[in-house]
Amino acid sequence: MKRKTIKDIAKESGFSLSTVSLVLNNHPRISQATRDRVMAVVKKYNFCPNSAARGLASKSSKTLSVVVPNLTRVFSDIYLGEIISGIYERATSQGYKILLDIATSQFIKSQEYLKLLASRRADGMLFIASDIHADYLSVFEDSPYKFLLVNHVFPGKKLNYVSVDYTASARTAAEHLLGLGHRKIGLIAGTNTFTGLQFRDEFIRVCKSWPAGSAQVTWVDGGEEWSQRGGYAAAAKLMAQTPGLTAVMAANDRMALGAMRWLADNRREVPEAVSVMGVDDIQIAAYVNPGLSTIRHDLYQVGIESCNRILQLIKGEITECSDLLPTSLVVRGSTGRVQAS
Amino acid sequence: MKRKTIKDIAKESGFSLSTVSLVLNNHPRISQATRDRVMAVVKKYNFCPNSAARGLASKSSKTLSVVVPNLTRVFSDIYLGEIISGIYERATSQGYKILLDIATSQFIKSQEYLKLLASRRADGMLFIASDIHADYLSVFEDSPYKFLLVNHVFPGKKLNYVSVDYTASARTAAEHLLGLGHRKIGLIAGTNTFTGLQFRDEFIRVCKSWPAGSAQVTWVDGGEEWSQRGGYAAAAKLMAQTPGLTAVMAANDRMALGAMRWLADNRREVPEAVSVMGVDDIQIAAYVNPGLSTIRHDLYQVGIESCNRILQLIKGEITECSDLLPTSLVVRGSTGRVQAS
DNA sequence: ACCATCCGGTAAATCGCTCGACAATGCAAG
DNA sequence: CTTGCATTGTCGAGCGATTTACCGGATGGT
Repeated sequence: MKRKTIKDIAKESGFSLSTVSLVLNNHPRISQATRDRVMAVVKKYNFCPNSAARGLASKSSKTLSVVVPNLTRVFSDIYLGEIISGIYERATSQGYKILLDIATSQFIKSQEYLKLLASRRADGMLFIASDIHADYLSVFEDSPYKFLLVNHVFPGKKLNYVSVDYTASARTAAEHLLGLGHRKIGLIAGTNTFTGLQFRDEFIRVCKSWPAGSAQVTWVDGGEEWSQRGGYAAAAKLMAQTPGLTAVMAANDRMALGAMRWLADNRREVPEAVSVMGVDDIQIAAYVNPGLSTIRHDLYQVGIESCNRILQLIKGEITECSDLLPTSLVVRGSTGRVQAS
Repeated sequence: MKRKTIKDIAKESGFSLSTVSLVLNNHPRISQATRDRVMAVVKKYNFCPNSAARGLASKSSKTLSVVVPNLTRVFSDIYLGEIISGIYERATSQGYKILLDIATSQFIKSQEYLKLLASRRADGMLFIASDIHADYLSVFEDSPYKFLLVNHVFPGKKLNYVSVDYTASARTAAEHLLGLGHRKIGLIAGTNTFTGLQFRDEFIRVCKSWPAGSAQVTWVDGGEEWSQRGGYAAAAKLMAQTPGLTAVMAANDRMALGAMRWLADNRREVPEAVSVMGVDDIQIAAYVNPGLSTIRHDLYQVGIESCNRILQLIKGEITECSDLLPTSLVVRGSTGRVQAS
């Protein structure tokens, strides 16, 4: 039995091809009576319009490309999970599907990111994978392609983005620690993204220029993957090279958790001896002991908002986008007032 | 500037439309000289054929649908991560793209799983999300649609699958524990999938019929999400209701880790007082202390193999598929010979 | 009774590419 | 000098929808 086409539906329902098409697209032009009679036939055969034909005629694939970083354990990353969930939920509700890609070297080298849009396989691209080396993204400056960086920015390039405000986060975090009296602070930074660099620089700036007395900040790199293991190693390094630290600030919760682990393994009480603070507010942050003070980043919301924006770009409702989403301070047990020594 | 089409390339290169098409598809019909001249023009304009048109004419979308379960933290699941990575790697190397979907109730209710294939948006579907309630999958029995269960089976339904051999795993695990002398074993089972049920039943069967003396098995459900938390609670329940257990077998590593955590929190030495064993061999299993004995499931390989199979189904090289992949025993520190008491 | 408006539906021109059937060309064999 | 057969390239008929311009008839104001 051959697959039914819109033509078969037209014939059987006694209406024209165009009428069926209009019904299928909920065009107001068609009366309810006609609509019902057509839909009856559609139901009867469980007809489903061919998406390639649709895409060809309408010049839109109703598909969004989502590109995630090529981390060894990408999908085990709750950070990405939240964003993708947000994107998925929004995209689906608007009738869009998601084409998944991983930014492997092959993906970059073969310019898949471009071909995906050039071939119209996707109407727009949500890029979660950028780092400071993603220079090839320049092709999207002033291009007709709909492109959006998700939770990243690219200073110096004219690229659309939706991101959490890392600069504001840094400020909030610094102010929290400074307010507790800390003046010797270790920073575990992420340096392979621009947002990570912004965070580091702003954190240091605020510490240096604190009215009640500037603080000394020593920073180390927490590693490419911003992982717990990286945080553990970074904490070790930090404590060794800078005696007298009273607080450790990590650029994300996973590294902060790693740092806390090191402190526990080496018998430094948190927060009595050392305060620890993270960024993101991942679920587990509330469950460790003591609870991890952190800056809440609503990544699900970043996903939602990113999707909203790319959809607006596609529809032409906006032509550019540079959103910074707010963050908030979450105080738990891991940070405390500096002890008089 | 209008987007270039194959026609423009034909005009500029001086060849016919069909020739360009054949070149683009690497058809042997075309000589190298012609090929080169056409490709020069293609390169010049960075031309990329419209995929909708291509799909319409060729009746193939070169796209695979991957459906993942609707867990609260789907993407934080390393289990899925491995499988998806395997699928992605294979699919990409064969020129296929991946369309991601989550098996939400909305997805099920609206029959998206069917529409995806009926509309030819995807050439085939890899379903990682099935549980014992996925009765709606019956539509794929004897249907023309290319459908494959990934790491699941559906006894009683004629559905293609590629899965690890859970029955063999259960046997191997049981034999390991029985061989160490355990005769009172607690089992933390997963009961919302058929593979989970198979594992439980085979494990119990082997224990009961062990030649050297049958063992007593008490089992509890580890919860819908097979999580660490579920394992923790299950261990508590198990130890409370069955005194004298010398071993705890969990249907996956995450639950085993949860059980180990409970045992540590309650001062039972592993493996001296209680042996613990898991299934999967997730990365962290090697890093906990003591290392977790487990049955190795190569999920990345499951992804690779699943993708190979669905591609063969699509090409018509095979018409059905029921692969069971081998597993292997990994002995670490968490299991030991039962102590004389 | 007349013309302007609406309303609901239709005809037909695309959309950009694939692929099977056919044509042209060259060359060895009869 | 035909004929036969590769070898290469071209024609053109779809593929299955969308969408714009058009059309016939009912409505309604004067």
